[in-house]
Amino acid sequence: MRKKITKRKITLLDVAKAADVSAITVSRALRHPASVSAKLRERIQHVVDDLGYVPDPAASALASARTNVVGVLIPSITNNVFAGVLRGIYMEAEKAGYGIQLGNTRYSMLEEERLLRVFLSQRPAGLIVTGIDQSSAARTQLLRADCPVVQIMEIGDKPIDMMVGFSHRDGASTATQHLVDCGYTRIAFLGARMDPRTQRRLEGFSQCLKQAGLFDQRLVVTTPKASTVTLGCELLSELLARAPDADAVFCNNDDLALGVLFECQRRQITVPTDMGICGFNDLEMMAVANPAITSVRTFREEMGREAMGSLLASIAGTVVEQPVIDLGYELIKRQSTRSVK
Amino acid sequence: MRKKITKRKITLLDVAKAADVSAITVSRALRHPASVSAKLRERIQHVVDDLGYVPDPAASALASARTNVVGVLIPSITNNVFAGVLRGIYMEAEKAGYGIQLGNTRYSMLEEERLLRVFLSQRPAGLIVTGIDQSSAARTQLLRADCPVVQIMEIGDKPIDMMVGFSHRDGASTATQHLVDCGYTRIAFLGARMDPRTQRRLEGFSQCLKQAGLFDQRLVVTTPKASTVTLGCELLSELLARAPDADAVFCNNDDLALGVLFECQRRQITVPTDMGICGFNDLEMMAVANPAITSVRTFREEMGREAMGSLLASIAGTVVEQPVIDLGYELIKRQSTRSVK
DNA sequence: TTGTAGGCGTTATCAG
DNA sequence: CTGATAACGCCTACAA
Repeated sequence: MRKKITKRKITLLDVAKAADVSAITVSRALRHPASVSAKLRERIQHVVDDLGYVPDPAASALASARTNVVGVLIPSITNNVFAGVLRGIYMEAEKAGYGIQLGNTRYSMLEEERLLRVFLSQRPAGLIVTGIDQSSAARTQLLRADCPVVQIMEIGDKPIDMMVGFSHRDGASTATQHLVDCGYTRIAFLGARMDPRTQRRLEGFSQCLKQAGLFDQRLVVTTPKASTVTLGCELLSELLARAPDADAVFCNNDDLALGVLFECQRRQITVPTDMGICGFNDLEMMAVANPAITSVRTFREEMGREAMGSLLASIAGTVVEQPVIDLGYELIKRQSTRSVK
Repeated sequence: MRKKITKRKITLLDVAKAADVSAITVSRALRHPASVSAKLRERIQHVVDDLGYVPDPAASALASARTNVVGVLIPSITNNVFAGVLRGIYMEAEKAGYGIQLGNTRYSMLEEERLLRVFLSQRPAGLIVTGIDQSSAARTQLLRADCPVVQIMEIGDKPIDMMVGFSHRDGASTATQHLVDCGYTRIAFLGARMDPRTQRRLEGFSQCLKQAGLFDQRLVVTTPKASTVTLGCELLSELLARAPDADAVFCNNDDLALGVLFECQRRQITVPTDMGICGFNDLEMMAVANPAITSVRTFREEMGREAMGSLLASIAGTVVEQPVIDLGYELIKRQSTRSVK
């Protein structure tokens, strides 16, 4: 059931006529109030309200070759982690009057490339992309893009433009070292999805354990499946089938960690005595589980805010003094890991 | 750090010249391939690829007064429930080549109104809004809108255009009746946020218990705070302080339910014997908790898909035979509620 | 099936 | 500080 509209749209020209000025003056009064005399400004504003004039963004985009839309590319919309980031992004965008066009790459570089092409054709004011592993074609597109670009979630060398994130490798390494410090010796890694950030967490894990002389490849259990609590249960089962003597797990993320806890409960494995558990991201629920779960806290909402903030500053022409922002992480020790010896 | 682009953009006219046809023919070849002879179509496609022509959506929008963007308004981006819905929406949108502009109303009718104005000014191809409780100003805007509109999450009388959802009242009523059937007699309601859908769940709860002669206002514990697992713990504590004899809780959603379970574990309250727990939405983790939690399953991804599907059909001019789609719900009985007597 | 003319609503440019 | 004029790139008519 579609409705049709008959009355003609109110344009800048209508306002101009009613206010007895030229169209461009109205345009200016609306965009740069300071560049118009107070008297006119007021009169124009009055007419605008009166007529209910609403600017046409398409016309504006065509004439000025720019929009007030920021494109955001994330690999998943169901993943909790990105919800937090998006929240931060929206908060800042809203304040500044920018719209968000969200694209879901589904962890596919090709899809990212495709979306980038689509987004770029819309002349976005800026672009936020996830991670630092764009395909070379995507990277080229971004480097050529006529707008600022922020890479989020991670930091690394060779930023395309700006970056806001933290080192997943270091975060994982810190968490793993904690497990070592607690006295666990058969420490496992449980990983789902195995996207680039998860891979780097695995690197940090491996490196740390190798240094401690505790690394055992059989204790690394991964799957390309998307991570869920249920999958955490399954991965623990797989681990125990392979290595019944495992005494701690570092989980790729908190969903898995919670699943591991549930599975331990079912199998009467005592946490943290017989099994230590550490998650990643520190979702809110970690603090209230029984036992509460140790995790690596990441600053997701802040990441979104900082990313959008940097982007807006750059759009405004400000020279961004700090193109790479490291937000760090924080190990939150709880009851799911033994107290440090 | 912004880059500048010097080379002129490739336009329809460039392609037309290179292919030795008129601009409109190129336009048609791209939009309605069938309306152009095979020969030309091929030649044009070749030149397009060759020159790397990309259509300008702003120009297209201005000339045709329509875009291929669908506006989506949801009350929260961190709420798990909407992630599922969005997923469905994106799946369908992608297939059809439509973009999504997402707006976050933050459970505020005023914000919804504001966003609606912004979105509408962009000439969206369609609109998806959450719930059936728009302000009258918003409703008027939507009724006047020159595009199809789908209301999601709920169903009710007087659809603006189309609706895809289910009855929260009935879902809650079914769940509550289950608790009654299990033999619980001091059944409580725990509710966070108290948005319209939660309110209707509370209605279903109250109605059911009144019929059973078991309703007690003191067993209704609500808060305007956003729902979290932690809040579930707190609400249970509040409930028990008020009514130590409560023997079951119907939770507004699964986050709360999980929190209640955790808190019961801490207080050594045996579930389901001494306390029955029922959630709402049936998030994936409900099935693997200990004990597994009874919940009302809702079909969120399907809701998104159906909504977008109806919208696209309507955009395409198809007469939508079923403007209101009830996706229903399903009570999933698990170990957190006693077996029915 | 293909082409011609004109305009969509706004902004950049250059005068005054 | 204000205004006239010409784009911006494409699409809707209508015509051939």
